[in-house]
Amino acid sequence: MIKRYIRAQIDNYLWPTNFQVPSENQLAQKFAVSRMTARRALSELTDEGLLARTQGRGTFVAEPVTAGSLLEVRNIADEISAEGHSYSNRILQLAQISASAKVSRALGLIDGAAVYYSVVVHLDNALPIQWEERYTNPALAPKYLEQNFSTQTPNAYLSRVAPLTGVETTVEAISVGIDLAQALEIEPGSACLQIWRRTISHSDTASFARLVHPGNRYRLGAQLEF
Amino acid sequence: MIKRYIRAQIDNYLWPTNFQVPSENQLAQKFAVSRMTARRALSELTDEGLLARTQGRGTFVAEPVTAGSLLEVRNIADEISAEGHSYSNRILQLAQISASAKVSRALGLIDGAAVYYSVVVHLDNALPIQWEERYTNPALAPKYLEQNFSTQTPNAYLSRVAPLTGVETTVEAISVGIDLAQALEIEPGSACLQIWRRTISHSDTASFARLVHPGNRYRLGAQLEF
DNA sequence: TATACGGCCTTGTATATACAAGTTGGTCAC
DNA sequence: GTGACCAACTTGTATATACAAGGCCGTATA
Repeated sequence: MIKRYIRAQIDNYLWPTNFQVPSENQLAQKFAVSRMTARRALSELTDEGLLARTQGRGTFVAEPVTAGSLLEVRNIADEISAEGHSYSNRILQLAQISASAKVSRALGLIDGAAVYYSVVVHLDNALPIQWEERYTNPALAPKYLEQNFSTQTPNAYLSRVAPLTGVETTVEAISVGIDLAQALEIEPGSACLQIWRRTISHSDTASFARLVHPGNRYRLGAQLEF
Repeated sequence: MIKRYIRAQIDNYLWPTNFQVPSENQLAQKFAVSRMTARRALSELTDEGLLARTQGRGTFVAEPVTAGSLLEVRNIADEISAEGHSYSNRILQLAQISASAKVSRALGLIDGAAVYYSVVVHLDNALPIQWEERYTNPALAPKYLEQNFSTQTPNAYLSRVAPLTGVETTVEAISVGIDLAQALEIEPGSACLQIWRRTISHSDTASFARLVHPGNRYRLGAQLEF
């Protein structure tokens, strides 16, 4: 409830960037809940990157992430539409399977828990542009997705998954600048670099890093598997 | 305290995979804290992927992530040492700067907050293999790092950052399998694919996905910037 | 004018308590 | 034997309360 309220205020531009959000006590009183409940709502929105808080000062609306940001989970359907192209998709597979160790760990489930597994190809002007394999926690799955899995009639696969939040690191091929090329001892503009963006959250430390690899010198050990 | 205890039990193989961790009430009694405090410790370890919990059943030790996993935050120094190579690094820059919008958002700080900024090149047998730009929340910085920034004598840059946890998505160049190549309409073994691994956490949904792009058809809009 | 202090606000942390929701396993009646 | 039911556990959620820690600002004092 509180989260939806705050989201609406921000989405409707009523609370601009750096706007000071009502304090925990004020929100608690306004919504007739305890301060700890209001606090948890603010904390979750902070974890999502919507708010930022400082002890002693208050809670503020965080800087919005611009399109193409590497922290934002990108919605390919929106991006394709935004460029004026036609978006479509092909559902290759829908199944309810028991999660492997890595998947269950990623979703916070115990090993072997039942999860939704889907394989979808996204098309940009009828040209395949993205292959998506997704494992979804059934307890947290959107309703339309649940219907798809129960009826096995995947007519309406939606790429959009509500307000998308999460942490994502990405890769891109860039032309190398001088300083970076010197540091890595490579020819400017030659190598295909791997760039990772990483957010570490831990009770003992928190950092946000960018890592660049010369593609020909570094290779992940894992092959195409989760 | 509780977290350290559980970590130790798991690290020393006293609690194997799928071992049922003591319940919240038992931990609270053992450490003479309230149940909510014990619960918070368990929740944080669950968020880190160390534990998995199910309502009504209990809390269990999660499947360990193998080396090279794409969810584990990789420590390049360990990987180089593990291969028998010599690891070293060059510190190019150490500074305390005010965070940009994206950085502050990633770290949960307000815009313009002071953060540590470091640029380090990691070397494998004296050959540069990784360029690292890192923004660190000062309030959560390790002590050795804090000393580096205060004294400006960066003699001991440690690549290791305590037990590394976090979410990371990675990229790799792979040879394309038949089914994936058919789906994307590309020649097997030809294209350099971009592979993203993504964990979405949100109060309304949670999923773990793998996304594969043909490198020549998809390009991130953002250039080399945070 | 400049500084120090204190009051008042904020977020951060911990506690005790209560009940809801889900799983497990035993007991009892049939 | 089999099914229904219940008690005893687990985690999930919410509340009220208390105090610590840090920022802000006005006031008193030198």
